[in-house]
Amino acid sequence: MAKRAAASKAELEIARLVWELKGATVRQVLEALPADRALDYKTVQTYLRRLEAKGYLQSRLDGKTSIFTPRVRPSQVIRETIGDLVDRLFGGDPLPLMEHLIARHRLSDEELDKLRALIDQSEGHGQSEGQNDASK
Amino acid sequence: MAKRAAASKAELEIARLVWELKGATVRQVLEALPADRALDYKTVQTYLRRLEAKGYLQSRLDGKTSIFTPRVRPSQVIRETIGDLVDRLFGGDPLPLMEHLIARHRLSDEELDKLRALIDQSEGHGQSEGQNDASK
DNA sequence: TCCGATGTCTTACAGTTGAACGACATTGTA
DNA sequence: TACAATGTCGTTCAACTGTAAGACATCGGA
Repeated sequence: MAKRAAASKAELEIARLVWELKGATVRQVLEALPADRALDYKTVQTYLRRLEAKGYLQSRLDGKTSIFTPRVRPSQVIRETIGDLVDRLFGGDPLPLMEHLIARHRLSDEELDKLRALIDQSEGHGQSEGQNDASK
Repeated sequence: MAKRAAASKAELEIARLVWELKGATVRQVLEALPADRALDYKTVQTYLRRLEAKGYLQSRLDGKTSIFTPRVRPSQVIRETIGDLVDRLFGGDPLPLMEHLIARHRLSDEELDKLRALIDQSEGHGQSEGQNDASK
């Protein structure tokens, strides 16, 4: 698979919103930004354009306005990004990262249950299931 | 707390080794690099110096050779780095990241057990107590 | 004694990032 | 109708990144 250039932090942030919105205009992304993250319209536009150039998004013109839609699956990008981070920051071992996450963010009991379920589910693993991941 | 400039990916990778070695010379870091990660001595030196300039490390001269030692705790840096990532890539919700980690990296049964233990342990803390945060 | 290895400190240098500006077209509305 | 909004496309621009090269000092051998 053609290796696209890595997206920068700010770009990823924007890409996530496009995924979440399942496609969006500059303005929609701008409005979806968290309140404490004020970016200029033009700036968002720039990031979207760069993401397109890097192959993460594609755009089509709807009337006079561009609509950007995902071109790679978020799970894919997440995998690459996290993989790289785990390598660099933990020497490749994901466990300390999980420990950190569990210890640092206090999760609700509900979330903890959900996690347990995921773990149990993973136990059966073999490796038969897995890459089918239909959704994000 | 004086906000130090963020360390780049390559810098973090180097910083991790210094933490692991509990202080190191350029050469020691160089040798601790994974085999498939060939960097020049000078390059490693540059990263170490930059890390020092950014406040992550400090160095002292032992004879003619510099020894770099940590100046901030890894947990601190990890927290900041992961926090930022979770924000940008998951809108602040850590759960999807954990799901990803559990699903993507197949963990041994042992590791899964360890995770369960961590979760159980985390259950005690509702959110009654304020943030203690022993290590910071 | 002279050399290569090992270090230090400076400097380089193109590519990427973060953040936006300017010029120009279109359009709904005062 | 003329203007403020809203868009597009191209440009900008300094700082940061990745990766190292140069100049020079020193030290343990052949």
